[in-house]
Amino acid sequence: MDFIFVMTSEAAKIFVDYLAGNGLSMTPQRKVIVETFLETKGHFSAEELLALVQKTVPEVGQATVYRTLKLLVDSGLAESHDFGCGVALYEHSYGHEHHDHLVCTRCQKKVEVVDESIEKRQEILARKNGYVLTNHRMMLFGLCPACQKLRDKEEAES
Amino acid sequence: MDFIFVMTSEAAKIFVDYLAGNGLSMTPQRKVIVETFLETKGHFSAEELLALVQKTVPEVGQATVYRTLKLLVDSGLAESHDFGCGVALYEHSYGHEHHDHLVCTRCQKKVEVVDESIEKRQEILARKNGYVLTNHRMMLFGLCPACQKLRDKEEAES
DNA sequence: AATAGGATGAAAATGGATTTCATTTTCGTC
DNA sequence: GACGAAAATGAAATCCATTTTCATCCTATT
Ligand SMILES: [Zn+2]
Ligand SMILES: [Zn+2]
Ligand SMILES: [Zn+2]
Ligand SMILES: [Zn+2]
Repeated sequence: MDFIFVMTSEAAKIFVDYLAGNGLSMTPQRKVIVETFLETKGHFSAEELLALVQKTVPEVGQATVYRTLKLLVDSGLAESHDFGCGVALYEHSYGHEHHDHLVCTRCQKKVEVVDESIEKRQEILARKNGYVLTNHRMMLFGLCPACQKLRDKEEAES
Repeated sequence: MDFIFVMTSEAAKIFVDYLAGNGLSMTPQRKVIVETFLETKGHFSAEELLALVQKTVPEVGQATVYRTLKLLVDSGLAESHDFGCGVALYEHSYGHEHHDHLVCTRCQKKVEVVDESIEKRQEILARKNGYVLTNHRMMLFGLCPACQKLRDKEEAES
């Protein structure tokens, strides 16, 4: 493998700095994984990322993707979520404000949501119990508009 | 095994009704598992429940505990939570109002919390996006008072 | 180019949870 | 009370996402 290590985006720089700051080195595998990651949108699993990476460099191993995904999370570029579907899903966190998720229980469609007053109340709840809040997870589950229609149609038919 | 099927608590009745309503039968195993479950407090894993059950009836198998725990969840008596510790933890949900959790990231101490205004806002968030909210999960992570002290002490020492 | 510590991929291991399957139980029917 | 279909059980096997192992390869520094 013969790569030129040029990664110019802000996010890429953060990753490079993270590696340098932790005595880790940039490698062809890490480069292609991070580049591929940076091109993704939305929420995806490690397996999905692996498949994308292998379109470019088929010999990258899954263990390396898992390992690099961990580095991405630690460097603050990625965030991992458990939506209850059995696999961890990742998403960008650099340049993405904090948000929570509204998930359709039927088609898995996800909407990113934030409510400042909820965030404030969470702080208050924690403080009231003497805890120092470090982070939180909030996931709202329901039926998306499309799936509501589908369900209504199904009910009408039966 | 020779059991007398007397389960008098409200919760036990709900379970019995759930079984009847679904063409399932009460069995000695289900009985001891449910009784043991009803005696627990707080949050516990399937393995922990299995251990408790086996103190009374050693020959109960783990698969049966997993299976019965699922029935307990379906019947509305139990709730399962993923606190990120690698195993599902269960808790009573009959006679327990809905609540969310504030969890210490160091000692796992859990406080049950509710904030009506957060619950209302969640509804609004969902509706604003056209979703029909069915349920939600909210978990606040932080350091409990005791662990804050411990951490301060450690920092002073180093 | 020598070297030491990292990094990698294939394969094996892990571990919670689920499934399989041969054997029992349950429960309505005779 | 015995019968038989359907359900339930336990032990063991299996699943499956993720992690670990380990022999080999690469990177950065001299
Ligand atoms: Zn939030
Ligand atoms: Zn949907
Ligand atoms: Zn709530
Ligand atoms: Zn604590």
